[in-house]
Amino acid sequence: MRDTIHNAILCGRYGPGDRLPRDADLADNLNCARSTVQRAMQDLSNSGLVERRRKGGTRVRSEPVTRATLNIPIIRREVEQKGARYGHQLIRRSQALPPRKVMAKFELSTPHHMLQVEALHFSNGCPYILEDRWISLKTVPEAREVDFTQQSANEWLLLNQPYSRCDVSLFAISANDRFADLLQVKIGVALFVVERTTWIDKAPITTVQAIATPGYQLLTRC
Amino acid sequence: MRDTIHNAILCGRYGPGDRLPRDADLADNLNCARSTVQRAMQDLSNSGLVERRRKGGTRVRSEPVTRATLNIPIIRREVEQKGARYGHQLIRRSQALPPRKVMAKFELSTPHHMLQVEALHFSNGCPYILEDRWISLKTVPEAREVDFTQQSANEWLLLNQPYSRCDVSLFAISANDRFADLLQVKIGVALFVVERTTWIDKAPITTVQAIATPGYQLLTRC
DNA sequence: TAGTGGTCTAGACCACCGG
DNA sequence: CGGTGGTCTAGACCACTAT
Repeated sequence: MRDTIHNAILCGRYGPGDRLPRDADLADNLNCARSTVQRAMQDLSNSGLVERRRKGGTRVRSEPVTRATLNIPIIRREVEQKGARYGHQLIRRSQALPPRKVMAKFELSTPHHMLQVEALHFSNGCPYILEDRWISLKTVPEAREVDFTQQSANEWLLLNQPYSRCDVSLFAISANDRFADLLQVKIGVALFVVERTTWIDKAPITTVQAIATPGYQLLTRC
Repeated sequence: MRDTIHNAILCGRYGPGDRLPRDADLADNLNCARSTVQRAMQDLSNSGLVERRRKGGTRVRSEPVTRATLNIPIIRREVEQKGARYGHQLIRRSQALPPRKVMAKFELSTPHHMLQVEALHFSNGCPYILEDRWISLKTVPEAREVDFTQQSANEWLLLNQPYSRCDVSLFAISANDRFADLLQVKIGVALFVVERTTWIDKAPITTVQAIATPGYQLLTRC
């Protein structure tokens, strides 16, 4: 039934901006319950095809968007899944008040102590991803007791700390001296960067820059 | 109620791999209808926190994934939304059999004629994104009649051609001579690339490399 | 095959927001 | 204010799959 409704809309030749019938009418026409239409429309709304507003009704989006879903896995798993040998090395683990840049990412106004952790992930012994992370000790005091030499912060957090909000930013940068040195590439080489910040109920958990060596690709399918 | 359930699970201290009670039991404990639990769990499943299987029950994912939803808009809209002036220039429009690389992206074994379209998108007169695209004339014969000088292929396709599958790949490259020249940047500069391939029912529609000028960021929130 | 989630129904009430 | 979508209920039946 849900698929019937999806097809009815997709092939119904509604143009961008057109208003669809109200759920109740669609339910009548298609001979099904309103809650069924509601579910189907909710799906279409989630996938970005349609926009719904109380009283305003349901409209076909006039500005279609491509919604791609990224899977950002535990780095160790990612490496091992490719059949490579995973390694990881802690570069720094220190406690400090975060710089303004980190505060901004967390949308915080009053600073508190955080843990800064830098680490290198290896694939078959070669540098793979450089991770520069800040962890809020107010939200995750348990992190104080973990040394992150055996298990990476990436893995420990993903396995132990649920989150309710996550911002991601993707971009490219040229390798500076430090990145070039750590990742064993030439200065100026193009590097792919994933920046991720997570919260649990508005409380900041962690923000991380993951800088990948050349050749890294992030894939999705939808 | 749905939020109550979400919180109950998030704070319920279930570890990765743990099995949750069946929907029916949760409904009893939380004093609500099973369909309410079902909806809440469906959400958690969609967001990647939990895995559900008939007869197998609901488990907290042992390999948690960060699901980030990218919005890939029409480039003109993106530029205009920033308050900038949009421009666009067709660089090439030719018909040919696609190279192996393009065939591979489409997962095709037998070649057929396609349209190759290259174009530059401008923001306030400055190069913004370089687009290198192949369009299947078998699937989209209408493209033969469009010259893409007034409306970019990016916009024409998004507005006219629905798709049912979309692969996206994200990575960084260093500007070669040609990219540097077209985008007016120095050779070797880091460029952010979005590669997108779309199908309608297994029939290839288009594959495109969108190469962005330095400073470009792709953002998500979930 | 039995236990679990997936979908649907028919109805109710609520929350938002446009005219 | 009234019309629309958002959420919930209590129940039914179906579809998958682990045991």
